[in-house]
Amino acid sequence: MSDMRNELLTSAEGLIRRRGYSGFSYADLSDRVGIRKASIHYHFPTKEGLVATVLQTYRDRYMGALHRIEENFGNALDRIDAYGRLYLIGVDKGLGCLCAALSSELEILPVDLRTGTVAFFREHLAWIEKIYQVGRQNAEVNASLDDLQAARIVVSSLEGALMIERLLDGSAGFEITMKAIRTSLSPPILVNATRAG
Amino acid sequence: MSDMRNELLTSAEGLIRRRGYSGFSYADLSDRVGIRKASIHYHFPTKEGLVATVLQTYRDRYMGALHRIEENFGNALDRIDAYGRLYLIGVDKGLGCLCAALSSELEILPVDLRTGTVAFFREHLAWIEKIYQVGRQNAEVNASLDDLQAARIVVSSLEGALMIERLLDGSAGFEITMKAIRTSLSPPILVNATRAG
DNA sequence: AATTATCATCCTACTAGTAGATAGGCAAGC
DNA sequence: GCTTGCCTATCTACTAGTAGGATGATAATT
Repeated sequence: MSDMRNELLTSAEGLIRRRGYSGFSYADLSDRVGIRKASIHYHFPTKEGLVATVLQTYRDRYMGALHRIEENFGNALDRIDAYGRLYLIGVDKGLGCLCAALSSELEILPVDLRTGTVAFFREHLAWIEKIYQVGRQNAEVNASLDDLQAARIVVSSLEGALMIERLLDGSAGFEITMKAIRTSLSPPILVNATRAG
Repeated sequence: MSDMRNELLTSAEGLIRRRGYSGFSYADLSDRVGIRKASIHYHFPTKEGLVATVLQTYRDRYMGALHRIEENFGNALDRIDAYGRLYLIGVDKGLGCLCAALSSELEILPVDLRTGTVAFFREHLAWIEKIYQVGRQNAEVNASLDDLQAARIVVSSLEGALMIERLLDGSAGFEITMKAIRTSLSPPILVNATRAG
């Protein structure tokens, strides 16, 4: 892959994450990478194709990161914490989630971008479900949440927090949500397992 | 306020929540309300002004709903549940959150829309914080989360879930997140308050 | 080694279509 | 007779995308 092609992909990703799909143009891209609009069409004939490639790259990068988290962390809560810090990078750079940006324009989104976005979220949910399941077997997590619930609240709240804190309080705000997630997923503090009823 | 003006506001809100700010045009609006593009400019001279009005209406409607929830529900968890069901309406109708759509285009968003979006989220966070504080005083909620944390995880996860489940599993998926929130905010099940250390 | 052909990458110049917005006119109602 | 609410026609700026040519590096041929 040529340098220019990669530069285009990187620049396009940033633009979409800051402006949305309809909100960026080949002219914007041209300003940033330093070649003419028509030359961009040489590398990516259509905008849809360009963004489809951006999306695939984004998914691959995340899947790689998830794999590395599993290698580097053993505890379920630490793994989920590390997962949350992936989003934090976006907050710091002022970048929203690519798939959040795409989903905001759902109705006018080309089908392949839609299916790619769906796949992104399913990949993430499935991963958290797996992590939580292992965590439950090791008694590392709050068992009053099942795997589906845990995955849902983790991905949802991190996606939501990334969107909100980019507008409000940045990483400081984001970390409040991260702390709340960890507290919610932690096993209840040392209990005599007494139960009502 | 004339009927046409309200029709335009309603139609514009729907379009933004399904297509984003850059993703909808006066031509789209014209198709839906049945008057010409130029006539829309009579009611709303600029797109920015139109959307600013849409946003204010949206905020007002939500604030009214929050007020009604306080009147109709006494328990903190029931109030937060009712709050979550406001989002659920969007999931059912295939509509994302207006402010989520706007925030996806942050970098190219006119300033007044940005400040309105910020205000929306601050209003919601402040409301949940208040509800949770009262709930804590009445021992209705999980005290291991403070008000800021509770508000953050509620608003973030509901915003995230609305975005995600519109793509994935609709209201069925959304309710998993809602259940997870309620579990997380509930006081830990009957405990002897034994503590380590 | 010199020459030729091929290919990758960029360019200028252009298309048709759409964006938000304006000018000025027409009809109905108070 | 002025205001309200719509119209047609038009404007400029921008959209994604195309046509065809210039450049320069590499490969193939002589």
